[in-house]
Amino acid sequence: MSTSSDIARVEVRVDQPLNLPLTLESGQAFRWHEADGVWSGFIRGELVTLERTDDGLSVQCSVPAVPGIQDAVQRYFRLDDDLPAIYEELCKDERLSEAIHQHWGLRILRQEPWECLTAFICSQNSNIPRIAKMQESLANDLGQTYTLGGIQRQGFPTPEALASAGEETLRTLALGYRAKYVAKTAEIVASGGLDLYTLRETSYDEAKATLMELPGVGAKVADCVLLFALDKLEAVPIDRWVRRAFEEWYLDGEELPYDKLLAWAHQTFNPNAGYAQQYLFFRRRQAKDKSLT
DNA sequence: ATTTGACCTGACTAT
DNA sequence: GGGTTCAGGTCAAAT
Repeated sequence: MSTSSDIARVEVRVDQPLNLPLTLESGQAFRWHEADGVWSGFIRGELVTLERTDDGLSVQCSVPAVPGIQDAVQRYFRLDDDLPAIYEELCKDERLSEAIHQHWGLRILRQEPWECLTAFICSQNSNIPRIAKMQESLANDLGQTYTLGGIQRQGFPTPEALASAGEETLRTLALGYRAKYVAKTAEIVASGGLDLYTLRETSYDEAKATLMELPGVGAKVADCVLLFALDKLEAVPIDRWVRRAFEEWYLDGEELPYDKLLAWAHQTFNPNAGYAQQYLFFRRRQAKDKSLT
């Protein structure tokens, strides 16, 4: 039973644009819960709550986690990215200017690689509510319990936990055919066959090739993990929406394979291609019912 | 080298 | 309730 003395509150100053609900529900991360303006979720494996304040974020966490929590929050929201400068550069493009003004304060997150990898293996042929449901099922059945004040949540399961659960168990958690991919990838990571954190230090191309050796990881899933967890802002996950945005808005309807689109995006938007992708994704998605061109 | 179809299941939207 | 559905793809087999 935890008491209030187990909890610390830390203020994190935010001088950058940050739309908290938009960022946490943007389909990068799938395990943030909101109640009365308080968000609960995990940062660096610790259960925390977040609230937006006038000049930043008010963070609650358990006392043993306090050292470094400020730094962890800043890193999670990539507050070291100078978003106004990125906006200024990207706003030279008319579509991006629209997208940015509509979704001001949407940030790219720096997530934990293992959870992010699992989430996007599960994302294929699925939709955001369902991905969230799968992630929650995995945590509820196979994760460790954390409490913070009156909040109780399960942490995301380790590679070891998912590997020992096995494909059949994962199928009972409604992962469908993705169960095999998650189980096999978990085995590889748990057995030390791949250290995801070292991929932060390697080049985009090398890290991507390594990820794509994993079962269930193709170019798109790899780019998601590279962008949302592995510090590769040149990664451009090209899903249905981003593909439509590129082809309809920039390429006169021409259809191109993934790698051609990626090369075009790099040429057009680097060094901020990842941010460009994130804003165009939202802009195109929003336009789906309005027949905007 | 490119194209095609199977794949699990829940959400969604229009009959 | 169902469905020539659709959903932030991947893989292996067949051109």
